[in-house]
Amino acid sequence: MVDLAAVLGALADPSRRVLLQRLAHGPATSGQLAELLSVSRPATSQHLQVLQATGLVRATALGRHRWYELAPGPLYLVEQWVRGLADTWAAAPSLDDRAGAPQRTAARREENKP
Amino acid sequence: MVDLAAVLGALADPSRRVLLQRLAHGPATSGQLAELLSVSRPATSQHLQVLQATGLVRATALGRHRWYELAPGPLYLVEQWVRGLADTWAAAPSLDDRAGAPQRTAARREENKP
DNA sequence: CCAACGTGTAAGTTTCGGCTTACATGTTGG
DNA sequence: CCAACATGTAAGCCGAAACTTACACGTTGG
Repeated sequence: MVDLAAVLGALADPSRRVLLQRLAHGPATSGQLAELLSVSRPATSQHLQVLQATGLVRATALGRHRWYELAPGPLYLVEQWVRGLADTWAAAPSLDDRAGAPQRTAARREENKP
Repeated sequence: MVDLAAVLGALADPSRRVLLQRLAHGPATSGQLAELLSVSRPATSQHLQVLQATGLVRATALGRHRWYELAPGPLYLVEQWVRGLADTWAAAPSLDDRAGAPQRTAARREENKP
């Protein structure tokens, strides 16, 4: 199954995020993707391997090229986790909720969401 | 400003996610949080420092305790980035869109979203 | 058919993240 | 006022991650 830690770890790297953002616009070959990064081509290939291992990317060989495409499944897993955390927080007490402190209203709390 | 790479890096660690999930239910002291993790107390303190540096957590000293609380701002940043990527992908061509291949309908593509 | 191409793999190095032990600092109950 | 407490900081270690150079392998145009 998909490992949240692995997915977030994959997304943490700037180079890999560049690759994902390019792939969000449509499939690309390994060579095309390597041009986007400022590292060597093998490094790019290794990044793609990481993305593939987490399920964020799918690869299909076609002739002597290799087409990569985005597989957004794991992204929804991240989105879900983040939303769960934010929702839990929205319903939880904060430090201001101690006895004696001026009661914080729901609207007041909304201000913290940028 | 908030650095997306730093935030995602912070979220990638399982220990830190445990801390965040606890803090989503309400504030806690360093000691209370340390009990949740299977690592030493200084390690917990360092994790909290990372979370604080990324803006995911806020700390307020109170007596000889130190209360930590969740600051969800950076979470929305992550959510926003993920949504942007997924939305871009949803509107992009895929490998099956090559000439001759059976045209994929919008409904067909929806199947890829778990 | 074979040279050039596109790409993945291997090996090695350096950098970085997380952990521990040991220490420093500020706070408070008695 | 001071011993015990809650916590942060420093220094050092170790394994994992990311990069590079060198190489291997299948594919295809001429």
